[in-house]
Amino acid sequence: MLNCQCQNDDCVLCGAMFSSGDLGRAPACDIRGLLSRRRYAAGETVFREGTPCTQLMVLRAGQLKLTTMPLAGREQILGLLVAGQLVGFETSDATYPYTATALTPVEACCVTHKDMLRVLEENPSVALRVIQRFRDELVQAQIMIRNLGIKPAHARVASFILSLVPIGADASEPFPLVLSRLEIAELLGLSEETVSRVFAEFRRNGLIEAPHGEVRLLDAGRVRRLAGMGTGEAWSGF
Amino acid sequence: MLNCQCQNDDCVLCGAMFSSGDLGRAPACDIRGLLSRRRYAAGETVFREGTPCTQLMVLRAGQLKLTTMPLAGREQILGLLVAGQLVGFETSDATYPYTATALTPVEACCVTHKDMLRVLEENPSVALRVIQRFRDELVQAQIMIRNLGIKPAHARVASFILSLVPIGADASEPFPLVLSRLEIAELLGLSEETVSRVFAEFRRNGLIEAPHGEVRLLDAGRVRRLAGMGTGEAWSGF
DNA sequence: CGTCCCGTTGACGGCGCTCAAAACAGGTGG
DNA sequence: CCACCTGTTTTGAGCGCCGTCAACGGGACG
Repeated sequence: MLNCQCQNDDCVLCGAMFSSGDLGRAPACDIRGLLSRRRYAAGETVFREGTPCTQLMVLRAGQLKLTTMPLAGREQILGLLVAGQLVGFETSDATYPYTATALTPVEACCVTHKDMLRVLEENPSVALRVIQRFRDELVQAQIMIRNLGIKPAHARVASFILSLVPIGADASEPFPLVLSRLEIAELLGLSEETVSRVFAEFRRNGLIEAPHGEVRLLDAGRVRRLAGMGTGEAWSGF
Repeated sequence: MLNCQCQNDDCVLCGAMFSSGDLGRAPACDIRGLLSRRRYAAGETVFREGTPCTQLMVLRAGQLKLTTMPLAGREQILGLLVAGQLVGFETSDATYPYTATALTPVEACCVTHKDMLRVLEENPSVALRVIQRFRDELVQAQIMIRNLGIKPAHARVASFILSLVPIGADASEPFPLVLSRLEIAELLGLSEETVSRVFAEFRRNGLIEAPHGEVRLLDAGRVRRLAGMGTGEAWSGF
């Protein structure tokens, strides 16, 4: 993240979200006064489903999970968000359609919807980037629909694991796994035990190693085949 | 749909998509030359998953279904689109991420991505409306994720039926059902037979009537309760 | 050392998928 | 009008996947 032209690295809308630098000096700085900065600890609830919602947030650092509880007792994760993404802007009525929880320590900047609308009206290039963000999130959501709709447990877990490997990274290198079994289950629409069983089976068959908080692909080819298609599709915002 | 200020009802971007009328004369007319009009018969494939994609379409009339085939042999419907919605703009690589098929005779207008980007840059209010469209679609997608992730077959079918009743309509009036059992199954992530069985069960229990291409709610309260929550959530773009 | 939380493993039952066939509707040609 | 064919819907029988319930092990922490 480069400093933006207004020389203020507090300015999310140029520093974090719109870092490409083709944004003019004036529009970027218009926003500065409208922002408020917030921090949340890991595990903290940022906002709750059904709560009134007037602000949108831009994630600066950390990871958020968005969850919902359509049936009493069981949660479903709608998606995971990483730095740079928008939260709380997709609601047209006045309440959040999901609960947001910090997975890691989180830093975010908040703007009211009203101010944001004004900024969007006056800054087409900002609007373009917001559109891009929504496109990306919609594609992620559609991938989740794809997977939840058809794939059996093995394939879901395989897809999920593949979605974790950092782009451009060596596929045989171990990579971190921040989610608990329960959270993976909520993301994949499975039960905690089923996720655990599938992980165990993958380990038994020499597909992966999974020591405490990490995963490592031993046979990427077979995992990919299990996932349903050659290409590893992402499960979420990761 | 009112005529737009440029007096040309061929102009989708003011006539169909941006009909609120607060769009200036000039920006609306900028677009006219960039549009091409297309028609598709019911059942016709508009474009196929994986095909190169350089245009975006605005639905003027009819209904589209978006499908994908993550596993050989089984399709999953990602969503249904009605007049006014955008198709083919959410891909950032050069291929369609899903197949689009006309459910009814369809009329659409096409613009190339390149032209559309230029229009968006120059017309903030157009960009705002596009953002609104994406927000809506994202919310729809999240509702589908919710339902696919957790709800059992009864609840999915109940939610689906509720999503069909036109807003503001008398809940006891019959309403049309254009989708086949198979298509409903693909939308709900179920098998054709299961959908048929649930419909039969609902009929036996006096919840609905379902004569050929129609549905009628006999006990809306119980259907709503079955759907999982008091409020009937939409399953798709309907 | 006790407690709590997370992950793992086993047993069991049920929901929903698969396979198969029959009932039904619609269209076409005789 | 009827026989025929095709595609859709319905219904049945069987079973496999996965969710539920329960018990156990291990690491973190007070």
